[in-house]
Amino acid sequence: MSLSQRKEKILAAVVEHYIPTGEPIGSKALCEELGFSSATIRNEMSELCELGFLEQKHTSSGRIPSSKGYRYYVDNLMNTSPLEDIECAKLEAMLRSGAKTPEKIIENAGGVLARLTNCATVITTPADKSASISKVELIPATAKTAVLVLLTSSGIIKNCVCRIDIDINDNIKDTFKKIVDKYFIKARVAELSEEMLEEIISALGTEDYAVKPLLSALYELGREAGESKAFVRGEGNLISHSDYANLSELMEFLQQREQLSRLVSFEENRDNSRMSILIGSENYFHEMEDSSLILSRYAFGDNAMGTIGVIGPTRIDYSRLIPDVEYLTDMVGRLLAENFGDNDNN
Amino acid sequence: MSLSQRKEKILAAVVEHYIPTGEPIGSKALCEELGFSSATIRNEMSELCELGFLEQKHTSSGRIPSSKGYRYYVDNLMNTSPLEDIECAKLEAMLRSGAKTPEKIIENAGGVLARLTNCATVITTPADKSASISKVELIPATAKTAVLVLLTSSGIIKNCVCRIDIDINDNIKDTFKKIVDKYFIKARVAELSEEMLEEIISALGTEDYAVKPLLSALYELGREAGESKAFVRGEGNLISHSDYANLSELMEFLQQREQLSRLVSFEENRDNSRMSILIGSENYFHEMEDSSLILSRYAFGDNAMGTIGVIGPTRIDYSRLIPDVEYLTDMVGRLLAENFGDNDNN
DNA sequence: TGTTAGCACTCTAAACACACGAGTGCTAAA
DNA sequence: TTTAGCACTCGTGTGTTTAGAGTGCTAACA
Repeated sequence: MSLSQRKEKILAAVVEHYIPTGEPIGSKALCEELGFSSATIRNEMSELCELGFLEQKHTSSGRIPSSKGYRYYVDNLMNTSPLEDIECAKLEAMLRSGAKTPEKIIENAGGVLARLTNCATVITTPADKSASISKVELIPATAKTAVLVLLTSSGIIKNCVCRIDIDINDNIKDTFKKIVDKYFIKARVAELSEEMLEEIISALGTEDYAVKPLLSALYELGREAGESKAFVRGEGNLISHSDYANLSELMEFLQQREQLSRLVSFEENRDNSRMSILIGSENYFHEMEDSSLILSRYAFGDNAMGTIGVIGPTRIDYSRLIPDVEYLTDMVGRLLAENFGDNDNN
Repeated sequence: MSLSQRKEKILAAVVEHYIPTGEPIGSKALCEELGFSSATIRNEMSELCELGFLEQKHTSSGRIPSSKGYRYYVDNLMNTSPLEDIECAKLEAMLRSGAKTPEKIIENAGGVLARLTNCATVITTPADKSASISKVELIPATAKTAVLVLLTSSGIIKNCVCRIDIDINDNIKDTFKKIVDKYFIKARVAELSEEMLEEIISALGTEDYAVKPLLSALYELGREAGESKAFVRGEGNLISHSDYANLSELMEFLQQREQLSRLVSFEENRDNSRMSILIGSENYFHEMEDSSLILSRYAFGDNAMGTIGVIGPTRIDYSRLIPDVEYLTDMVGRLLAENFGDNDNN
């Protein structure tokens, strides 16, 4: 649906007034801004209300944008400007600082974005179903404990500490290595199964039985490596936004990560463009109906991707946040490629 | 300072009424509960006010406990009961699930405690200044990238991914191993210095120069291993507590972790008992003056320790939360010892 | 036919007065 | 030393009023 130019101007003006101030705006104020008489604007606004682009809290209040109104604004009317160079440099520094592991870079990015936007953020680690185990290393730590390190073809690293019942001798190491080479190396993480593990374990001889905890741990690591994990950061930021009627409901929603994960991965699959924006009632859960979600995908290796996004009230500054999120995911993708990319010829 | 028995009874009754309800209580209600006449109670309460144990919001309101009042209650009047067995089992399961790395167990515990108490939690990873580097492993991942794993004597594991400019050949590995053995193995993490790193690097021959990124990364890992890190979880829980006048100030305080870290590590050093409780104005920062902090230490290895704690409004159920925190730190300590302890003869 | 001025109407928010009740401090009696 | 009684304080809740912002509708105008 397309609106007349005048309606578009009015809608844009309403949105751009409401976003920074949080106050409804009436015909009189718009009249000064746009040059049409207040009566004309009243007529137009009344129609915009009927069409569902604007709302009013009560008969004699000014108008505010509806979810549909924001949507039209974001799709057709909004001007975004790229980030300032200084900003970019600052962000890049924050992203580079400290993190030296793909997961940590990603997690850290969530915190950075939360600070930048003063909103909550959601970050999912990449799930690469086609990834396979490329390397497994056993590093003895004390006599009976060892660190297990697993690398996947897509560049994910997982480690854990594992204790076994007897001293880790060469025999144990050998047995473990043989089993790893035979069953785990090159195996797709998505295809690791409980049954396979059981089978391997049940085939162990009595003197080899001590490696069982190592195999269980390795299996767990493989599973983890194939799963996407969602983090939420900066929930606390939301309290500074006065828009939320009952924030605690939203908080609870954010706390139990599963539904949010589903929402994010559903969007990943639904829309294969880089960004997706869900405004107010467009979110699939009623807990999110007063919120907007700006999601953006980053690439990880050749096949995997993850999502970074912002959660805030519907009344957020889309024109600022969208480039913010975009830049950040971009930067994360670049950092990942630069540090951990397969491509060795740069 | 010690109070008369009757004053103690009154103080306890005020606290125990205020904590669950959040409502001030007057002489009349207490009269019914305690059996003394309302006038007697009024006199006593008036004195308790003068002594600083009680407060009133305005002349004709009931009394509420002051920080000092809570303190007296916690120290002298409170009854705590240990956790139910079912609760314990549930918590243990939650703590055991997933985490297979010291850091992850600790971090996870913060989340578990946040859910359990419906408060924010703070967790610090152990800082063991006396820890030394016990093992360094270089695991090639792709031709030019490798995973670096570092273990310390106290059981901390750190890893990162590192890219160098040339292919990781045997020469590189050798050079790296020699330098590691000579300068890093057995070195105390607290004594790693920028100068030492510079020195090692400047002594590199041209053909060995490619290991520089590996050494820098290793240095970073060592530094990290010696530093305590603070996490905050469950900030969002705080909004469900109606006590806070301006929560955003507190949220901001919790977001910038440094001050909170300082507070926690200061307490670690000030008081060598297992728990410390800071109530309202006893906290050193004005952002925390409406909050209480219940901290408890867990042991990590022989020399290191970390802290787990709860942050909530002063009006929290001390008699429940104190055993909660205590049990949780206990459990974390036990889990760490069980899985990663040096002690191999159990 | 589209635009505008004017007017009556609606609704909210703020200001005010008022009564109620919870709670106090003080005094005097038990 | 404790208690009963009483006058006083103060916050909360309620009802009323008023000002103002904004609307919809109608009629006039270009």
